[in-house]
Amino acid sequence: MSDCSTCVVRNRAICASLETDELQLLSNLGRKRTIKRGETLLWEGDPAPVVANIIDGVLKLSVNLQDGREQIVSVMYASDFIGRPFGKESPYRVTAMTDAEICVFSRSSFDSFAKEHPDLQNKLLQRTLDELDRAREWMTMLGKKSATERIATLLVELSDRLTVDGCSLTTLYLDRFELPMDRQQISDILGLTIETVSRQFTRIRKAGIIELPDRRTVIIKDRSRLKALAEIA
Amino acid sequence: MSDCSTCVVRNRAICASLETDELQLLSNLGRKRTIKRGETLLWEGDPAPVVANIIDGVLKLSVNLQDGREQIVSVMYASDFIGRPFGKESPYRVTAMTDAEICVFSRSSFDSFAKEHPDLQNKLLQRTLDELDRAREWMTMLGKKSATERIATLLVELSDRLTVDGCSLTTLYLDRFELPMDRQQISDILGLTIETVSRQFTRIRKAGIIELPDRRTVIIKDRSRLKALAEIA
DNA sequence: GCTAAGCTTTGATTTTGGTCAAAGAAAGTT
DNA sequence: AACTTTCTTTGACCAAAATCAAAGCTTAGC
Repeated sequence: MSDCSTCVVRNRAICASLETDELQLLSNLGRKRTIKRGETLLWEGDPAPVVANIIDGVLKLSVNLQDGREQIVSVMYASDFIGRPFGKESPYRVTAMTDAEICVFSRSSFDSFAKEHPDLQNKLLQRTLDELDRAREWMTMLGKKSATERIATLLVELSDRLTVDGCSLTTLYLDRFELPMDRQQISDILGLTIETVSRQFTRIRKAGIIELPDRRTVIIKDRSRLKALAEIA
Repeated sequence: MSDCSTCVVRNRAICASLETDELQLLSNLGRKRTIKRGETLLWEGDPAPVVANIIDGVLKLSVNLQDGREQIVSVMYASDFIGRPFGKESPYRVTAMTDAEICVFSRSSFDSFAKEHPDLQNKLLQRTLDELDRAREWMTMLGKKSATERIATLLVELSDRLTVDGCSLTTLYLDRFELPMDRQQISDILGLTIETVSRQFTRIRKAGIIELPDRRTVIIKDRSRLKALAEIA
C-alpha cells in the first residue's frame, strides 16, 4: 500500500534494517495516515492495536492523572517508532502535537512479522535501549535541574531533533524553529507550571540568549550560552 | 562454570527463555561473582565490557554530575538484567547498594550468543520495554509528586520488589524490610535533599503509617494509607 | 567503656517555584 | 471590524522544599 522506496524516513526508521524484498512485505502490512494536531492515536489502557513509524510531525506520550493534569514522558519525532510491540496495552496516551504523517501497522501483523525478522527485532531492541537512555536523561533533568536549566535543555534538544521536513540526516542544529507545543505542554514536559515556563522564557530572552518573535518561534542567538545554561551546576 | 540448574533466579531472569541445552551453552559463558556494598561494577563512559544477571542483592544505576551529586536513575533487584548489549558504552555507573551476587557475561560473548537466539533477544526486548515503562513512571513521580508522595511511592515499590533471598515468585508484599540504601541515596533517587527525606519519614511515622525501629528497617503498619499517600492527588 | 566518625534528625531561615489574579495579545467568529 | 475565546505574560503573595547550622544517635575502633 505505502510506497517505502519514496519514504523520507526509510533510512532512519527501523525499516533501515530490512532488505528491499523484506521491506516490500512489511510495506504491504502498513499504511500511511495523517493525524491532526491534538488528535489522539492511542489511549492509555487501550489494547494498543497499532504500532507506527513517524514520517513527519511531532507526537507526545503522556501519563494522564485523575485530576486532568498530565506528565509528558516522551516527545517523538520523524523516524521514531511508536507503540508497544509484543504484549501489554499501551501505558501511555499518544497524541499528535503537530499535524503528523505516520506509517501504521496493526499490532498483530507487525508482531508476527517481527518474530520472523531478527534483524528488525534487534533494531527495535537498540531503539528501545536508546529510548531508555533518553528517558533516564530526562529523569536526571526532573530530579536535579532548576527551572532555567530545564527550559534551556528543552530548547537545545528541540533545535537538535526538529529537522526540516524530517529530511536532515546530518547533525544540523537549527537556530530558528517553531515550537511544536504550547506553554502548557512545555510545563507538562518539564514538570513546571505554565507561569514558571513563561517567566523563564522571558529571563533567557532578556539575557539576549534567545529571541521570541512570536509565541511559537524561537531563535537561538547564543548557542554556547544556552548550552551552558542547560548543563548542570 | 556457573550451575544454572540450581540458580534461584533461573526462572525469572532472561535465562527463562532458554531450553535446557541452550542454557548449558550460556552457562559456559557466564560466571558468578560477588560484589560488595558500595563497589562499582561499571563506570559511565566505560566500554561496558560486561552484562549481568542479578542473582541476589540490590544495585543502582546512576548519573554522576561534575560537582559530585548524583541522580539514581534505576534500582535493580534479583533477576534483573544489567548492562547495555549491542553497541555503545554504559551511560551510567552501576554500583552495588548491598552485598550482591551476580552472573556476569563478557559483552562480546553475550552479544554473539544473543544474536543466535532470537528468543533470548525477544525476552531482552520485552524487559527493556518494561524497564522503559518503569523509567517513565519514575519520570511522572519526579515531575508531579510532592515529597511525601515520593517517599510513600518508594516504600510501596520496595515492599513489592525486595523479595526474601530473591526466592519469592508470588506477589508477596513485605510489611517489614531492610532499606537497601541510606538516606542520601533515597534523596538521590527521589530528587530531594536528605533533610526533606528525613522530615517526611518522621511525618509518615508520626501519622502511624510506618514504624522505623532503626535507620534501616521499615515496618508498614497501614498499607492502604501508605498506598493512598503514594497516589497522586 | 570511651572516643571518633559518620549518619540522621531537628530547627531556623531563605529560596524557588507554585498559586491566585488580572492584564495583554493572538486567533477565530459573526 | 468588533467581539469572543484562548493563550501568554506579569505581578503579588504563599508554600514547599532547599540551605545552613547544630544536636542526637549509631557504629566502629581503640
